[in-house]
Amino acid sequence: MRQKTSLIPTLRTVSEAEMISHQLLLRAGYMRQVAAGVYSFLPLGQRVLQKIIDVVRDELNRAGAQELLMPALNPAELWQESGRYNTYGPELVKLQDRHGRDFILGPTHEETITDLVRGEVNTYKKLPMTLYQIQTKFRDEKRPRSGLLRGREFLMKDAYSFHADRESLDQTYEELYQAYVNIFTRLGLNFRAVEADAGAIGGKGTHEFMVLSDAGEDTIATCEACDYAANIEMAEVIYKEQTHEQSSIPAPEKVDTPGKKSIEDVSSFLNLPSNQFIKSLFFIVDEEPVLVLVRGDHEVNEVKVKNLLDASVCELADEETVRRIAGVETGFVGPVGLKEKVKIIADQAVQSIADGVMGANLVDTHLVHVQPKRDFTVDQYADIRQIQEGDACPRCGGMIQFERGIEVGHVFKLGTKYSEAMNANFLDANGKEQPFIMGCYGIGISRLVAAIIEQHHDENGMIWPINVAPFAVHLIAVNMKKDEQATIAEGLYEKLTKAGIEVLFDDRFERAGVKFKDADLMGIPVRITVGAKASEGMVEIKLRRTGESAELAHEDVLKDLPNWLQKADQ
RNA sequence: CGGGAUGUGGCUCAGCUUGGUAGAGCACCUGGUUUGGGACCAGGGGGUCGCAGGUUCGAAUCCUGUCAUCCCGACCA
Repeated sequence: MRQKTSLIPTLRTVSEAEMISHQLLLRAGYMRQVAAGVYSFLPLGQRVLQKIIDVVRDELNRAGAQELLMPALNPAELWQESGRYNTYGPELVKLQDRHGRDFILGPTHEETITDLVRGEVNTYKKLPMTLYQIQTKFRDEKRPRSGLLRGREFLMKDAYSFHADRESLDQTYEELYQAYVNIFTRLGLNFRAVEADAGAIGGKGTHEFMVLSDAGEDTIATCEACDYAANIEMAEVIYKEQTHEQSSIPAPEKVDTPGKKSIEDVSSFLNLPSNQFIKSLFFIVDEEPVLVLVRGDHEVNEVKVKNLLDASVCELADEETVRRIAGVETGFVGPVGLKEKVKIIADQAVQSIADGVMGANLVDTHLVHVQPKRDFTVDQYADIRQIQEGDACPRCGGMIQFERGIEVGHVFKLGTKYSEAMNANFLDANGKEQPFIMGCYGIGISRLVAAIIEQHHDENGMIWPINVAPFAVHLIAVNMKKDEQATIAEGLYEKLTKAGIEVLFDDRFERAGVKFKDADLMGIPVRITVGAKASEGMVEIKLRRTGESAELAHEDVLKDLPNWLQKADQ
């Protein structure tokens, strides 16, 4: 491609971009914003997208999946059938056609694919079957941010598998898991597959593929010793039973704690360590109030609470609700002496508190010398707290540490959630009707563009891995007005292009500095510069990543290039 | 959805406090010099100052409303 006539609008300055990938994508002329969370991909960006798609498609086809394409515009009825029309929330883009019929723009396509398959597949003989598409999705995010990492319109690969039995699902899940490992490896990413929560899509058994990056929005808990990795929402906490002297604890006693609401305040006011406190928080779980107790130095994990109670909504109660139930403002709430009887659940570590402190349900008052079981009962003890750095690994007991990650892939075992809701059945070998057992598998294609840049850049710009680079070679004629340079450069451009190598040819009448700066920004892995030495027939070849370079005769470029392409990623 | 901020040429921003016919740098066009790390000189084109009302002889500037965008938080396959 000739740069002189290409749309590659590089910029010297950029604002409104806090994330490196976002800034570089704008600066290097790969994309432009159209609206909040909505972008146009310019030629370079589009090429990278296509490179990523090539890899994804190749691995999925290899794994036996079939590509199809479903519409972005879907009738509301399908979503009403699964129930998600109302439960998915305001992120679902809803609209009407001219006749007033309701439609949605698909954020994901379980309903559409299930509808398709129930109509066309009705025997176990066709199973298992895996179908996928690469398509634009819509989610009306409350707050689009971070460029391509959290857009409202984005490109995604979504795959769905249909099975006659669990074993078949497990097998396909494994195969696609492996395909994902291959994909992200080929894309040059440093990533981890982590255990995750199934979220609104539902189902059990799920892994997220996380690209490790400080810019990531997710926190993952990893073990220093073994290869355990889990989303912080899911990471299991191991409970070590602690026994203590029962009899020596005096009866509970009220103490004045005027205006001291936070654990920190009360802890320093009473001069007692925070791990002796019982933190009491009201949550509204599926519209029912639940009192959740954790140790003072721990945090409640809402996902665990939600899963424990098998609920679909779990949120912290507001101030007013707390006052109504407990008769006191937040900060002085506790499980003893509540006005209303509510369900109480506690983290397992609460059992081990021997001589506890907690809110007394009275203004400016706490209770000391409290002992769980003796002084109050809870409905259930379970693991409901957030794991912390330094906690024991649930697999091997090693130390847990935190890392940040960008979620780029997700594999789920859905089971029969959608097939049952939508009455999607097949006939098994006994002629009996059964709901399909399903899996679903997503990859955020456009998000990957940003994730790759987050891991592959330096202070001068992007540095693309060869497999996803928009071009393999950036051919630069330093001065197009010098005939010998222009001639050699034109010759090389033709020769390389004919040889099937993707070349971006900077044939602009720009100064050398401008060309080099732009080239660094764009991050094409191999640069061939035709400059002053062109008069002697010599050109320079240079790797963007390492800066390694050499001079060679222009006739030798085609012969030597494979070596350089080979080395470009190292 | 709560909090904060910003909308002035393609981009980055000044001007607004104290109302008086809109500016700079970059980018763009023409000519010339320059040519291996974001050149220089000269000339030139381009802006309903987000939008709608209002106050005023007069509004980019003051008031009201509205929309958009960004940041923090909550939320999130």
